[in-house]
This record gives sequence, structure tokens and C-alpha cells, in this order.
Amino acid sequence: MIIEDTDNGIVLKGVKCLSLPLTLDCGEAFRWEEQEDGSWSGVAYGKFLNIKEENSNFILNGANRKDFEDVWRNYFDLDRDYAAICEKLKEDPLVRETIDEYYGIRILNQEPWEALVSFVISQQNNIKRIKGIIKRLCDTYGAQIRPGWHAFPSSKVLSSLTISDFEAIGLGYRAKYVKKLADDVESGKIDLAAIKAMDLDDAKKALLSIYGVGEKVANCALLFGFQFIRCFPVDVWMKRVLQYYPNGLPECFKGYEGIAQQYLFHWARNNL
DNA sequence: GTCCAGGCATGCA
DNA sequence: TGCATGCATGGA
Repeated sequence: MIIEDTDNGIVLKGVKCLSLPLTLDCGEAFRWEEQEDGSWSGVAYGKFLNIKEENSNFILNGANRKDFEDVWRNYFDLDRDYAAICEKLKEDPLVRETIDEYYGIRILNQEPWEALVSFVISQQNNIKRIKGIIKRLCDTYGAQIRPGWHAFPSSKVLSSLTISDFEAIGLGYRAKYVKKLADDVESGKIDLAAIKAMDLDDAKKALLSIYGVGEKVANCALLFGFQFIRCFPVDVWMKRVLQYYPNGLPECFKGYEGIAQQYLFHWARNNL
């Protein structure tokens, strides 16, 4: 990967296996919006970004070198060799089929807090509606970064709200989960940084002890917010996919189950 | 009107 | 330990 500074941002050359629409709009992050010119705008780690692919280069509009190194390099998982991983995953026939069709899905490294709250909201819900709820949550309670764009609200802000406040923006029965989660993070009862430093087993146990977090939400948070790329979340779509694997997951997934899962998830939503 | 969505807590056996 | 049930909401 070559990084070039320009007058209005950064240009990345030689990035392999990155599809912006597939990665930013495949149900792992909920805040990216496609613009009329085909670029994508969003906010992560309190920073706004507009990114566009042009002639297989990636233009990070308005980003400076520090933001790139501090945030975006890791956010897009740019130091991981996805091309090599995909070759390995293709030893499985079903994944081979899906990767050829959906090449370029990456696992984003999102903030633990945002990922955890987002996937608590995601339960028994559809992606379109999840996006709407999270947009209202951010627009109403997140700090404004630039006109029309807000950071994900902090635990401090969310803990100051009532269950009714969450219900008013559409969280439904999940309102009480997010309220308690915000309270416990704010009081220090839940320490997300400490959880991120744990090994997978302990981190998962810690997440499963949270009110409103079960096996599926824990796995999504671990995969998308805590950088545990071995996690394999199973939702209603993946349950359908698992019928194709009666003997369990194939050996070639080992170590990269989360990446295989995203390809299969995307395939299931389009084919099953 | 019914069914479903990136499920979970609860009660009961 | 495993299984049935209720849960908020909006789109199909």
C-alpha cells in the first residue's frame, strides 16, 4: 500500500480486497451513507470521513496523515492481507462461490462502545431499521462534528437519558438494555478497555454477563468492536447457512472465521 | 391483517 | 441443561 498526501486529503494506492459498498453497507457498521458521486461518508472514533474509490485508488477526502494513522488505517484493517486470507477461505466451495461474487468485504475495527450498543439495538431487528434508530440516536445525542454529522454519543450522555428517551427514538424493548449498559459503563462497573485487553474466552464471558447481551450480540461486538476476527456470529441468516455445514465449519476457516462469516452472511441475505 | 428482522430474559421442566 | 414464551417497531 502506498500512501500519498494531496492538497485535500490522502490517496491510497495498491490496496487489495476492499469494496466500499460491500464493507460499509453489509450490516457490520450502520452509519455509512453513500453519496451521489458514489463516495461514502461516515463517522468513526469522532472523526468524519468521506472516501471514494477511483481507478482502484482510494481517496480519503479531508483526512490528514495523523487521522489516517490514528484511525482509518486500523478501522479499515489495512495491515491485514485479505487477498491471502480469501485464497485460503476459498478452499471451501460455498465460500469460493460467494467470494467471487462479493469480493472485497473487510472486517471494520469499530469502537467497542459503539459496536456494543449498536448490536444490542440490532437484536430481533432488521438492518434498515437499525440504521434509522442509530442515526436518530447520534443526531439527537451525539456531539456535532460538522453540520449534519455527529459523533456516536458517549456513555456519559446516554447514561443521563431515561428509558423513555430511548423508546422515543424507536429502541422498543431494547431501551432498558441500553440504559443499563450506559449506566454500568459510566459507573465503571463495565470496563470496555479492560475487556478489549482480555483473551477471547474472558472477553466473551464479560460481555455475556451484560444485561441484553447474549451469544449472538457478544460475538458481533467481539468481531466488529474488539478485533476478535475468529468470532463467528450466528443469527437467523447464518442458521440457514449452517445447514450447508452439517459437520461443522471447515478447517480452512480457522483463525479467520469472522471473515468467512461475513461472506456467507451476505450471500445468505441475497440468496436464501 | 400476518410475518419477520444480525435475540434475549424469564419461567418452568 | 434445554425449551416455550413475550417483547417494540415498522416494512413486506
